[in-house]
Amino acid sequence: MTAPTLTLFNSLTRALEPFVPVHEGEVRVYSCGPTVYNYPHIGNMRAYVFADTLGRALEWRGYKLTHVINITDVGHLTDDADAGEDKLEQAAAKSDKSIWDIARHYTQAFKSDVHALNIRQPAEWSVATDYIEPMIEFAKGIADKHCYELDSGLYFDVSTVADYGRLARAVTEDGGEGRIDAVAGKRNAADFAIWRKTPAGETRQMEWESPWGRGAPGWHLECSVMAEKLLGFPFDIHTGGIDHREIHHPNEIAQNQAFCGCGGLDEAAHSGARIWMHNNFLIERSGKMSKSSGEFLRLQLLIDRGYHPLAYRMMCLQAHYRSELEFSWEGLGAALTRLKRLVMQVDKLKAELAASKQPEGSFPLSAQERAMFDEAICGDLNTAVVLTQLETLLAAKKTPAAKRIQGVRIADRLLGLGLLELTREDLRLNPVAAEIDEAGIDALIARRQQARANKDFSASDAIRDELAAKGVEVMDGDPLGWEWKLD
RNA sequence: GGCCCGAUGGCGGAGUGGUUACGUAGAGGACUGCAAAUCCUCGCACGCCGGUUCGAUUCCGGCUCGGGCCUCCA
Repeated sequence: MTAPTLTLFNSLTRALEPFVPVHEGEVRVYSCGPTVYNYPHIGNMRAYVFADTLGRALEWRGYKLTHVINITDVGHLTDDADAGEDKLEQAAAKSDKSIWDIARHYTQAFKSDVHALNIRQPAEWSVATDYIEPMIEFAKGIADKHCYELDSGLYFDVSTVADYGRLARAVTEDGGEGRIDAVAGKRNAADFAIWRKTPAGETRQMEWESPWGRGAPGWHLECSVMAEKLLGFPFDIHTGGIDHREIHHPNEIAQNQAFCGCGGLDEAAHSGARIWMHNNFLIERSGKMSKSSGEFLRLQLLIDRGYHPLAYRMMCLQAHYRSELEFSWEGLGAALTRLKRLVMQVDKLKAELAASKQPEGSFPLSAQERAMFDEAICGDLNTAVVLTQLETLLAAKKTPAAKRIQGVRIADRLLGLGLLELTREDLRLNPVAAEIDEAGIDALIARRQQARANKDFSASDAIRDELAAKGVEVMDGDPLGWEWKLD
């Protein structure tokens, strides 16, 4: 049986395409990373769960993976593409910390979420401010033919490249969009800043000298430059959130076309990457995943409420990355329950395997059994089906334990839930609002067991009610003994 | 206003031209002092109107509703 072809959805062609690496046996992936001016919300993190899934699928298919995620610590504006303030400068102005401290703090916060979600470390975290010189070099290379200078900075003329905006499927130029032209002198509404000059008389915390004056690079420039420096053009896959499909990535592509010195998009080299992939949003019906709306959903909030971060990963994995995913606490709870039951089944399986005294190698998985997972993941990363296949295999009690455990290994390589290490205790997080701690719970449970031994059921029931009132569910027939009842 | 996407059971969410995953919730049973947890079993859906077809949830058109983007956002 031949392995199925790995098929991925390319946003550039809006079609499923068989994956063919640029370099035999290896794959180079660039993922747009966070702008570190605030904590990431859980919707942001979906992009990295997705990129991680992609990486896992590629490695599962035997490719050597080089993955780069950038950290944007400069250049990302709050507002209109060119008139807004730099997000980091703005955050710094509101606090007594330096811009560098802020970037460091939120980079750390992001990495800690990455870790909690079992997202594997990329080969490189590239930091934008480490690449200022190469950015200036890149800009110099394209300035003559593709850019023009205004008082506010160096701008890219999108009419100098062919097919501008093809990724976004944007209407080409008709000016009737009624948008505000914030920067006087721009040749095309879609033109964007390559270099932003510091206004005369002002000083920014982050600024550098350049042929176009003191200032900072435009946001789009950094991704082109870091991708080119670290992966080379063309590289295989560029990922990001679906919002980047409209502005950021078309601009990146335009820069790459200019850099390659070619007009069109016909060859992969011209857009920088061969495949552009975008994950859809996590949405919340009550509003948005918006950081500007006060308290937003970040991973720590889920943890504080007693939901394990991997329940969120499970939630992402249950849906296809290209579908919008609806967030609700109920849905998160459903994912947590599913994860818990999976962990219990794997526990049982491990015990069964130990009792059977059969080494795993004694029952290799058949090609057909492997294909269950292979076909699912190769069909544009269908993790929802991988999960279902895993559950089907676990439920097949006639299949030897030695075999089923291999299925768990394969599935978990793809899913990254840590099913073979995770325990139910790990999943039982104490909500910060809990009115009782574990020692208190243990003491009450001990008293309850005593009462039960004495057949004093009214006393034991009273204790159970007391615990229930504090959000604790007693489970006598379960080795774990009790669980938090989350809302 | 322009561009684009979606509509599947209580909720979430796969997939398919003909036997409609799966999870969670719910129901029944086993277990339990009673529960809970666990295990077993079982309901429950393809927005509306046309068209193509022997047959459409799946393809096409229209409608309604919802969402996204056009300004920063994964």
